[in-house]
Amino acid sequence: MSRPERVSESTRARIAEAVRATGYTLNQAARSLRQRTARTILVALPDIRNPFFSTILDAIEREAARRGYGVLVVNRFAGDDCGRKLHEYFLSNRADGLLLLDGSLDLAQLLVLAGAPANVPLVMACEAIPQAPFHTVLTDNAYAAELATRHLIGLGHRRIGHVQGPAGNVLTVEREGGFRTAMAAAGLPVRPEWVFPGGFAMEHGLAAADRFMALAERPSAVFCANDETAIGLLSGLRTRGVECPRDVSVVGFDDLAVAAHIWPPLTTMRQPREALGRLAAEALIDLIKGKPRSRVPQHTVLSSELIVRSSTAAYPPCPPAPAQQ
Amino acid sequence: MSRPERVSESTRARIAEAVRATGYTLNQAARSLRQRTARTILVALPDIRNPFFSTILDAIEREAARRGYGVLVVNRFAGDDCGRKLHEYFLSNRADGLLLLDGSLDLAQLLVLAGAPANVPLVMACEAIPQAPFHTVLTDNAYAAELATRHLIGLGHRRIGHVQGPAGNVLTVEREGGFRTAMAAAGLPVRPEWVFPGGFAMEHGLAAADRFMALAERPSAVFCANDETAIGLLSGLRTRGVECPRDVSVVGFDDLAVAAHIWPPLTTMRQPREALGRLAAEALIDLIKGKPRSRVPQHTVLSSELIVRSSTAAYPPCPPAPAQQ
DNA sequence: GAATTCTCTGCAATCGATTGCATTACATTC
DNA sequence: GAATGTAATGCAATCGATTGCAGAGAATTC
Repeated sequence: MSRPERVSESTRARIAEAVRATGYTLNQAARSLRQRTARTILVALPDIRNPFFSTILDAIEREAARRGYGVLVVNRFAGDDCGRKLHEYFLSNRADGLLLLDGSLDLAQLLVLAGAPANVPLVMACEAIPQAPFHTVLTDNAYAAELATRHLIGLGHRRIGHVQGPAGNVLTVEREGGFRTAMAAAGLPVRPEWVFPGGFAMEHGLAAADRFMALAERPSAVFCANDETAIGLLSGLRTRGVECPRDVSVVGFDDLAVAAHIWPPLTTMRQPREALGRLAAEALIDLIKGKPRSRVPQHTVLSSELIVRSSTAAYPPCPPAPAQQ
Repeated sequence: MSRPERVSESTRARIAEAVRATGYTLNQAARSLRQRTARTILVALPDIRNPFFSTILDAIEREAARRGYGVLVVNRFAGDDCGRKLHEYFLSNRADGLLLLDGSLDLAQLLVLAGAPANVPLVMACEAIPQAPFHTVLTDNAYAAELATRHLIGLGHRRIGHVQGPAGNVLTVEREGGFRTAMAAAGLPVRPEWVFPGGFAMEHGLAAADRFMALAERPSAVFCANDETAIGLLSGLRTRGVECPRDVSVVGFDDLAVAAHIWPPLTTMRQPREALGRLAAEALIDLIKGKPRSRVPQHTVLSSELIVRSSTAAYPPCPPAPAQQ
């Protein structure tokens, strides 16, 4: 079954006929045992409930299915023994490669995983561990954050705040870095009290709204580490009478499906999530199949796109002069 | 390894020591081959990008992992050959059971799957095929829809519309049925033009907003088949100057995380998604393990809960009399 | 016609854990 | 001490597809 080109045309036809007649299907377990390959990839993600990840997973699953691979999912695998848990999947021959969407894992454990004797094909996507010798498929987080911030600066804002992502996360660092780069380039100060500690969930945006309200001098615009914090921030501010974009402009990050449909529609950096998932799956399967180009870690960087909607407006607000759409 | 109780205490210790010393791990492929069991379940879902499903998948994955099972995901498997595709997973011994979150599949194909010789353990969750002889874990869709509608009626609304789910979907039928039951019980007419064809995505809510605006006589409240359509509807109405809840009350269904954070916070029927996923995974694994209680199809029904937020208000609006919060 | 390729087929060994049976060791009872 | 029973262990067969090799048969060359 595995190499039909080895037998003659006629035999192949007879076999096909027999398969049809008897309803034969290949036993994947037996094949896995003999070939030492599972035709399955393992996708490890921090939180599948987050629409950001589930869209990526969707793309991964499609690409994998297209190439004949199944997708095993491990979700919210935190803790010390996550390395061991992942390990088991490979040493036990259940998966051929690992697609890692979480940059918060212990590098040492991963290196053990990727090194001999396990030698697990490994691709990191979305979040990467800096300097780690793995293939990566990422978006240009720092630059995208810079663009988002520049958009606000271009609108005339000078007091700009930032809601951070989760502490310790690579994306948090990169996005804040881009924010600060843009601010510095424009000669604008970043006041410490305008940088709100956060996370990637809506609650974190709500908490930031609390801090925002308590400020003596408030930013006129806020760049949020992702759409969820932006949504939480908007929600928290509105219940306290601060209207967007009248009183404050807000930029998110990700362009979740819902971003276009909340009020006001959210200006955000669109991340190419389908492409991210597809390319990551492609890279991993190439790596599994030992394609030569995949010997040396490759780093793919996709660019994000500024989507301007209604949550950002010029500052100071134009006086109601000649109505200019 | 599979039945340590068969050997003596001392041998067991010696083996444990050897395992530690040599770094032995069991080869799952070999075990699968011999035992004819994969310790893996297959979860088939219509669209993982939908946060509704991804939360359920999260719960499934947790429960499965707790019981030592891996989770294979198949997403967006539509089309004629979906039965065959699913089939392959089982005949090829890659999964021990099927958790089906999609009621739109062809029953005949599923019966073939669940019958001899494949005899696949199968549990349906979220959506079930009526009359199909499978275990099900569902929520009380019809009754929940009734409660949601009654809530609107209780607020004084008499002209109430409905945004449907996707055509042909069981949930669509049940939720619309509950809506009509409540309306009939209150002696209220359901005008055909107040029932908007829809789907489960935000675009469908937007489309419903178009139709809503075109009506000569508009409903004062709308019950939406899910939160996404409600969000789309709100968005579409607002851009056309119809404010919620001032001009129209809206109830959603599901209680997505975002429902509490949009504006206005959405009144909705909360579905116990974690419980749904957990119980479904439990039922399937029990079935796989052949627990006696699972011989006869069991039907678990979970109840939904009305979450009242700000998208619904009394009708007619109270005059700005003694300010009553 | 003999020698040499070449293609294809048949066959036994293999992957690694499990399984059931046969055997041994040990304890218990009379 | 013999007989019986129980617990533990050793061993070979097994799951089903793949793999490499030996050999048969056909085609080509000299």
